[in-house]
Amino acid sequence: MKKPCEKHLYESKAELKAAGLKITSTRLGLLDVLKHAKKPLSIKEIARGLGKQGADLVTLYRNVESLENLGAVKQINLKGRQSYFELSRGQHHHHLICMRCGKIEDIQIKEINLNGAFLKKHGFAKITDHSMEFFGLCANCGK
Amino acid sequence: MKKPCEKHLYESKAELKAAGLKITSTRLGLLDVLKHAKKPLSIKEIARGLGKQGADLVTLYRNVESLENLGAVKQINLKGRQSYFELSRGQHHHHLICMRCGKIEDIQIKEINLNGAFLKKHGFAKITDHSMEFFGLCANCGK
DNA sequence: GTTAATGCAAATCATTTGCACGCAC
DNA sequence: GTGCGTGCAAATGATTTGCATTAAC
Repeated sequence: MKKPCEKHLYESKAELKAAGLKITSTRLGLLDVLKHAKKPLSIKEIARGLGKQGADLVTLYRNVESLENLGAVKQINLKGRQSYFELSRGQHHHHLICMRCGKIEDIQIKEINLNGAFLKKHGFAKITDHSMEFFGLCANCGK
Repeated sequence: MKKPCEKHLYESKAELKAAGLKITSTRLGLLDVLKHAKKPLSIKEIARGLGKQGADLVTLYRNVESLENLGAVKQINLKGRQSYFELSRGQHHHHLICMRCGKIEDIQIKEINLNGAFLKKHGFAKITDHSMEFFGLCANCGK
């Protein structure tokens, strides 16, 4: 059994209480699974990560939603139909996804600056979010 | 009734024949709808765009798939569950999406250069595609 | 005790598949 | 005539909703 990350759990409890969310084992478990993930996870992967603790997929959907509203979790749309989730702690980053094996790498990219004049030209007031993902072949699949 | 774009239809027929695809009215209509679209369209929007000509959604799904393999159409994953499609003619571009009204603007962005050393560091061999979308509020919704 | 969280069943939505028929070539 | 294209029904997969029960505070 993997050891829970105390620091993260503590932070989360504070965050959760502040937001009026209750501390449940499913919620803590979900946060812990994401905390230890090396890449964004689908709902099913999160469920698998919970192991014997288990949880209904519906409950996980509702949890990622409330945690996303709280700003603790970020939803990502890669190619394909399903969504992936990751903790929004840490630095902003993007992803490198292997189209063959599904490997996902986090990468840092200097922010692209869309200045006011640029936005105005396109009839937009402000940018609140963006996605930027790169699809290709990882070293292994590219051989 | 909007007039078909002869130039595009002509190019398409040549492309289609070259690829061994047959010239059907649904296929030509689909291309014409995308040709006149000011933003990427969902399958239902394409169907609506066909007007009285009409077509089964299944047929449209199969058509955008074969046209994507041909390289004539590009599939885009924005936020949300459904996919959007646009002609891949013209310059490579990205999108500005209003989170309130759904307005979509095409924008050009200087390519981000992920060089060989950068990819190697992350264990990737090559990039074959990427997505980069910006979400925010358009001038109207941002008031 | 009040309110949010959970599980289960069922609904919804986008997309895909199977199959028989029809049209393009 | 052959094979791709089409429509309709049905399957699939992800996500959402309704509702009664349970747990957190």
